[in-house]
Amino acid sequence: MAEAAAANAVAGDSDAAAGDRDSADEEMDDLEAEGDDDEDAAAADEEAADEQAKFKAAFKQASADKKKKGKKAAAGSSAVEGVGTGALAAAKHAVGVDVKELITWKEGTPVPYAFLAETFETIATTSKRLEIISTLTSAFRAILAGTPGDLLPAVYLCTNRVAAAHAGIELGVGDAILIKALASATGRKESTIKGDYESSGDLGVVAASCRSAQRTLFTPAPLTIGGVLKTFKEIAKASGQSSQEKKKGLISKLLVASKGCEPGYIMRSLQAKLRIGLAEQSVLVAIAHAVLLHKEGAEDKDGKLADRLEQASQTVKTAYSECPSYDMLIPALLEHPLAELASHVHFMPGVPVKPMLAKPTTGVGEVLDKFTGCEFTCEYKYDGERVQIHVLNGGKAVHIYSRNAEDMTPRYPDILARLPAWLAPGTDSIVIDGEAVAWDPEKGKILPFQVLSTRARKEVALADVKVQVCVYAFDCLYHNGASLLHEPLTKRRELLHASLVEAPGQLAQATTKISNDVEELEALLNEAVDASTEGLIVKTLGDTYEPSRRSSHWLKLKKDYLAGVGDTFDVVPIGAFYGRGKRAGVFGAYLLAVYDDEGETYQTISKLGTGFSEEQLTALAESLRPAIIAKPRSYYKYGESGAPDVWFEPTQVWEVKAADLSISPLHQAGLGLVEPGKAYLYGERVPSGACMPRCQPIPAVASARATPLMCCRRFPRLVRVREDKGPEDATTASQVADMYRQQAVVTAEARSKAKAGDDEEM
DNA sequence: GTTGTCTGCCC
DNA sequence: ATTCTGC
DNA sequence: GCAGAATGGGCAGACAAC
Repeated sequence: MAEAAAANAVAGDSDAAAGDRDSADEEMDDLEAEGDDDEDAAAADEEAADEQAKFKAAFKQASADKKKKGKKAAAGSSAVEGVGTGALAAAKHAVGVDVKELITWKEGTPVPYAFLAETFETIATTSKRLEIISTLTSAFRAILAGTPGDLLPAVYLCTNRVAAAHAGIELGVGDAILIKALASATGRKESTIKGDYESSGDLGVVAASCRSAQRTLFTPAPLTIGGVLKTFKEIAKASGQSSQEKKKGLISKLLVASKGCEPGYIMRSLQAKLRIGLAEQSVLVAIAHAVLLHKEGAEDKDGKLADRLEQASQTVKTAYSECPSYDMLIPALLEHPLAELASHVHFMPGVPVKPMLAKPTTGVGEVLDKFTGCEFTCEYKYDGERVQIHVLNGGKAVHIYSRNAEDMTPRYPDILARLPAWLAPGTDSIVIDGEAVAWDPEKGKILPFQVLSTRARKEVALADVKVQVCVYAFDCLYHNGASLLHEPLTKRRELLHASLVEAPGQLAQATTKISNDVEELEALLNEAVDASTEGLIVKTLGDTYEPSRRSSHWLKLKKDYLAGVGDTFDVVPIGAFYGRGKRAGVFGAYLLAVYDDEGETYQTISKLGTGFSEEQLTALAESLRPAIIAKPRSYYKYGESGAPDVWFEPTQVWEVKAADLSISPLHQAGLGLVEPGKAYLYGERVPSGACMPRCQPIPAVASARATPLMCCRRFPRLVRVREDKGPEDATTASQVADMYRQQAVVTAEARSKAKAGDDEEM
């Protein structure tokens, strides 16, 4: 019944929804109550048990709940499919809905949070995107008709944000605080909650069951959308001493005031994972549809409503990717006609555009296939940090944004200082897309990503910059007052080259070559790798910049993508971590080890959480469960803080692919196999344990580490299970050490520096 | 002060 | 980052 | 092909605990 109420809340039966809410609470009383020490096990009410099953099923084990889901979906779904009619199908329900009937609150008053939570609950019952969008569209329309001022906070709650990415406002809330807050809100032990989290894989489910099992002494005032967002903002604002306590208190207060399905979504919102198949792109479409239908009514008078809906969602998506700020988007939509949106919300220096992304490819052949008949160009893919540099007033005002639109300006005082000198005469304003790469000024060489990552993140004085960077520019999005997003790459690149003056070791144009020959491309890929880059980005020359799209106009070609090429290791799973969300009930990740034949130990090398199909995930969990042991074997070498939830006997061997090896503070592969002095790229361990400077500047990679060399790997993923190998046939520690020594970039650096280090030590 | 844990954000 | 999956 | 949801290593910074 709870579910029916939730579904009806949006489907139009608002009275039923409101009326049933209390009884729904009661029915959910024994959700997961079994085994809880602080509650009597209520008599099993069959209906409630069914509800529980459905509720859990909606978030768990897709295979197990398919039947139920099918039934639920069938109850209220349009069966309309097909690409061309997508927009209309998505809005079909929304179109047929009498919005007035959805408004469960007094018009003009704050929208109850329950309205949004129930909308989420409805969305959670389906995986059909069109249905998700239509449900959300109806909810937004109701808000627009009832209390339009609440659309903005509702959108924030749907996208798990409190402010635009570039505003630098973070919640500062993670699982640990949430568990504490839930404990304090419900009077349960943290350990109980942790246990429930491990078994259900969802803090939202844990919160919902705790709260509904709780006898409430008085009825708190209902939460509102605006109120919840306001509290989220307060949580974000809290800083300084006892700020954690304050955050905990605020979350706890929200939980205490929440009922029904609210606590679950409060928890998930704070985790920034709604996990109902709804995220930014769908929210944008729903916004567009809701605004259109709100403004011009929901009747398809001319038979062209579908076109207009589709166009509206394109308009809104474009506006948002050019200017990713709901604070700007939503008011503009409310105040101006849709047709004028682009003139109010568009790319402008000072606000980061969503960067264009590249699509992975599996080889040169695929690249040539995709680009037959197009002119294209290859660029080195530098291994650093994406930077979008906004320059105004000839360099007097500069902002630097990350790939995810975070404001990184304080991190790069060196770029700010140097920038005016990079501007060619006549360049007043420009937006540069590029990669900031760690740079060794002595040797004039690129340094690995791990070095870059040691740079300070907060405001740093120019003189305190420890790691030099070189910016490799590869695109130009804005030039002297004009957006170039809609210009072809050829033109953007011409302007880029014309507007910047290279400065050795500080600013360079990305290396670019044009070729359409298989062998030449392969040679280029090798050159790129030899030049300390990750590979190539291949781009069509005639296409425009497509913010936020991983379009096939840019393809990335990395050595480790290539089938049969790149480093694969044969490793042994010696432990595992309980899965969360859709991986609840199986292991979500595994702890992997290599075999040290000298010491007859297993040394951890990395975790692994991707590359398996759902089927495989289930099968692996089944096959490894019998191998579970109570304690790690004495011959397992692992980092204490990386201990898994369960340990295994060494039984299987998996082939795992990864990008490269790095020095790890945690993992143990190759422990002691590379001499201490050679273990560090940029520092030298001395007997006292301090990390001595070797050259200036010195990023103290691994400075605080107790052990010489421990390797781990970037981007590990499963290739296959090796049925043909036993654990002792796994890759050995010494092989790992060899591979570490041979890594192109690192080797050169490590060898020369280590040699120098040896000399000095003597 | 130092150390350890948590979080966010790079990849 | 990589990968898988439903639509 | 898109959008969403699983998951990786590892760094600095902010706090809390010692």
